[in-house]
Amino acid sequence: MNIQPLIAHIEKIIPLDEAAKQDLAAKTIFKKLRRRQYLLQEGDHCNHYNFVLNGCLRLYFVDGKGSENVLQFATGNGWVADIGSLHTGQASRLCIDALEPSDVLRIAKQDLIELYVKHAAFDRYFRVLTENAFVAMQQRVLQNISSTAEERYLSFLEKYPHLAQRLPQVQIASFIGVTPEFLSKIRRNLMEQ
Amino acid sequence: MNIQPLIAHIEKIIPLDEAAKQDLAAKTIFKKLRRRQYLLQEGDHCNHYNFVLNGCLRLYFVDGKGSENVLQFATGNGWVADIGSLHTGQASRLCIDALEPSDVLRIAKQDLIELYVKHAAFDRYFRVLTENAFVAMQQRVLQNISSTAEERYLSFLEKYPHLAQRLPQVQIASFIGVTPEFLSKIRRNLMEQ
DNA sequence: CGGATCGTTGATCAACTTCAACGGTCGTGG
DNA sequence: CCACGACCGTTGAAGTTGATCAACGATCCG
Repeated sequence: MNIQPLIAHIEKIIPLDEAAKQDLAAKTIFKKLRRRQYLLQEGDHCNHYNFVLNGCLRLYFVDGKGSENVLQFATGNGWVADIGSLHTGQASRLCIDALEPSDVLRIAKQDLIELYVKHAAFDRYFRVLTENAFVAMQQRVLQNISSTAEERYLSFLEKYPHLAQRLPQVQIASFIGVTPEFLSKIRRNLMEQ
Repeated sequence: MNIQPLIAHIEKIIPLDEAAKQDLAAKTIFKKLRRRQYLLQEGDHCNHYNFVLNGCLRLYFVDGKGSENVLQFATGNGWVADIGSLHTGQASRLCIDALEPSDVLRIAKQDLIELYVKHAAFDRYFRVLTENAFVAMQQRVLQNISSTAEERYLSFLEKYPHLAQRLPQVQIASFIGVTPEFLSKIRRNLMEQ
């Protein structure tokens, strides 16, 4: 199993010594997902952090009316997990599944804690990682509060042009918080100009 | 200057040795704010992390139409900063000001980096802190996408009962993403039942 | 072929905003 | 001490934005 992409990603933020790399490799699990396969299902306990090698996963929430609300897409070199469930140990209210056939590296919660204790570099790496994710999430809250659906869609296109290409529209609609029907109308409006 | 509340807050997550405490104390700046005073103004560079001792600050964004959108309230033992600007060094598009007379402890960006390098405990502390903030922000995105304004208001009351007491309604409206007029109508509806 | 998935369209309806106006409270300066 | 302005909440009418529902066509794949 080749965890080189993961190591490379970490070393963009902080160098790892040999011991850290070996410990990391020892705790990394490889998993292949087919399209539509769950990595985490509502009611499960989220016990792994997941690093996506290739393919595309989504983290989403099924609300009272049964509709899916996408919180996050994760493609190559992205992380995904229900961090809330991971920390508290409570059952997850979120789902993770594969929108495309995907390859994933997983680290169990307990193993990650051991890595934190043994190698301070991992605290640093995940601190920076989470800070970046937090900023992105903050901007998204901002947009949800202050922008129209059309503005949100345009900003999605700008920010994730690669995702806009490869994802079905219905997933994008869910991410920006509108119905697929309305997104279709937004796109028509944009065409007409 | 007494930074004990800050140390106590950190030690809920990870113990600090004497050296770490002293270095922290040496880098901590005390600042008093009067009501309405800016701690960060749009266009400034955010160069400090701010720990609120008492009072209440808000982090907000002024959009194209000139309306204020609140991203975060920070009261006692809370942190506030524009982390995006802090990291990238770019000018901030956000503002921080005091809703009440407040006391704040500040740590400059450069000093914080030194603390990270010298004492791994700070990486750990801010990792956990940010993970928690991230989870909260994620839940908020979820709510914005999947709930009505009334549900968002009720959930705000549940989650921050102390804030609901002490904040003017117009700030709460801004936080949950509705106009103050509409929040007033929501409240009337809730009364009538 | 037949079903699953995806996008589109139009009609109707609900949620929320905008605007304008009004009343109450509180602090400050004259 | 009063008067004034700043700030805050409320109300109602009219307008927008976006959801819902039902229907249809296209594509893809087993």
